Amino acid sequence: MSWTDERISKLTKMWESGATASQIADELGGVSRNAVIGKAHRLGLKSRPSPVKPNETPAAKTGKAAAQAKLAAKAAKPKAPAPKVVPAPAPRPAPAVTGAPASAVPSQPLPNPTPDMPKIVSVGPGGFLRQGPGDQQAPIPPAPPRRLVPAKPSPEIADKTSLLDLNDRVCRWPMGHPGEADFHFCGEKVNPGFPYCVEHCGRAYQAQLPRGARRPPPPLPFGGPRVR
DNA sequence: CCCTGATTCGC
DNA sequence: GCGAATCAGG
Repeated sequence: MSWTDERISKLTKMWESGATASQIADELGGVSRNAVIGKAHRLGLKSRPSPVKPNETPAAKTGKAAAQAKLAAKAAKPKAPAPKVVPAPAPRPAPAVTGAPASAVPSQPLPNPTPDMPKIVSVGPGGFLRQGPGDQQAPIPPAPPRRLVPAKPSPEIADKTSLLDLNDRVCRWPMGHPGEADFHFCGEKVNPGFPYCVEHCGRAYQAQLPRGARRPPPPLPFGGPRVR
């Protein structure tokens, strides 16, 4: 498969709305999870809560250095029995501090102690940003000139009834599977007194038939094997 | 072991 | 540019 505009677009949207690389991969089909990640990075979509440490910059690494050496060794295995490897490539030039102490940073009168901290923000299934209680909002002095609009979470679930849209009047029948980018709920007007619309009440509630006259139950919204 | 994303590197 | 292989954390 090739990366057509449509596929790239879908990848981008799903990635930005928080779908995992695996979900994106099998949603697109014909590509592996790695392909999706690779493409995402090439598109500049990078940076998402990654398991791997953003560890040290250079040098002072045992594990990674070993891993890299391993790769390098594997790559250069066929030849080069063991050329003179320079073990210490002089990692750090050692910051030659002359007179000014490095701790003093005079040219920063900012009262804000955390100017550009990485600030961990997780993305919910719908693409909304989760915030901790402590970080209501970054101290943004310039007041937004325009009024805030309820920000559509993502194009994937636009016009769909999300979990947050559920109330006593709309049908709660799940459409699709939880975790999928377009998972949503039926959202039809409910059959009064029931949590589902008329159609889905028919699926949720089966008339109790006499023994022996039972019909095989219809597929449940959950529990059944995922069909693709 | 399963999952996750990041990175590397041969193609 | 692509993606398998590999790594590392959860």
